[in-house]
Amino acid sequence: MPAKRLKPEAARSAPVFAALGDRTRLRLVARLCEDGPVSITGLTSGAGISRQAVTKHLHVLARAGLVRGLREGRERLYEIDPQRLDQARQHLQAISRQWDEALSRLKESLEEG
Amino acid sequence: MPAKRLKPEAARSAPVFAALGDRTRLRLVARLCEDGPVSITGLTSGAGISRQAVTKHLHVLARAGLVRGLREGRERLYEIDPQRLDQARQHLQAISRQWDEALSRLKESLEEG
DNA sequence: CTAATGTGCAACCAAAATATTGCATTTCTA
DNA sequence: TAGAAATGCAATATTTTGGTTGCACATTAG
Repeated sequence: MPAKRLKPEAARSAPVFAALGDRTRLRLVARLCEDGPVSITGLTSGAGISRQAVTKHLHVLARAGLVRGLREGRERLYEIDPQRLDQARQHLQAISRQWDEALSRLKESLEEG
Repeated sequence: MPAKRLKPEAARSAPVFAALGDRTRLRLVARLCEDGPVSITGLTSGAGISRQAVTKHLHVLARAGLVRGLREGRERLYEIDPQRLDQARQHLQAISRQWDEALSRLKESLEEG
């Protein structure tokens, strides 16, 4: 039973990992996970960068499918969209599993040889 | 029971996600998972980019702690170092869990209110 | 020994990412 | 209604990233 190819999957997951590959964005995600929907201004406080920079990071996260922004009066509230996050997690899990299988095969062949 | 802060963890995981956030590097990781230790030239074949570009990608992965390279004669063999991969997976899992908890709390407060 | 093979290092380049500032627009509040 | 608050859009500057090429060096094969 040959290992399943995961190259097409990889191509889809790369943008998600890229979106998570920035400490500011990772903190934004963490904050949204903890506090639920937060406005841009709210997310800016304590971020150490300008509101515009935060907005751009939120756009990156949104394009990766990790968050979504909803207009509420004069402010825009951002919240987590957990689906892609879960996909990425599953992808990492698949890689880990594949690595474990490869290791097992190596072990077997060593025992046989 | 307050949710654990995951901001320091986030800072450590960001470089790992950044390293995984490129389709070429993700394919390299996949290949190393499948085929075990492979030389730079071996990894270059079929990558569609120059050997030097592949080398740079491998350096990025190595600095993130995801792979390591061992000199073997005149070639350098790269292999997966699964620890960081697993850490990253656990971090994603923690984020997911935290999000689930936040959702539960929201649900409760809605039922109470 | 000579030539081919596999790397490493450095310079260089174009494109993308990160962040800033300034200004316009919409919405709430006193 | 006037002003404050929250956001959106655009231009710009700086740094990082992904890629190339050329050359030097080490190692293996004939």
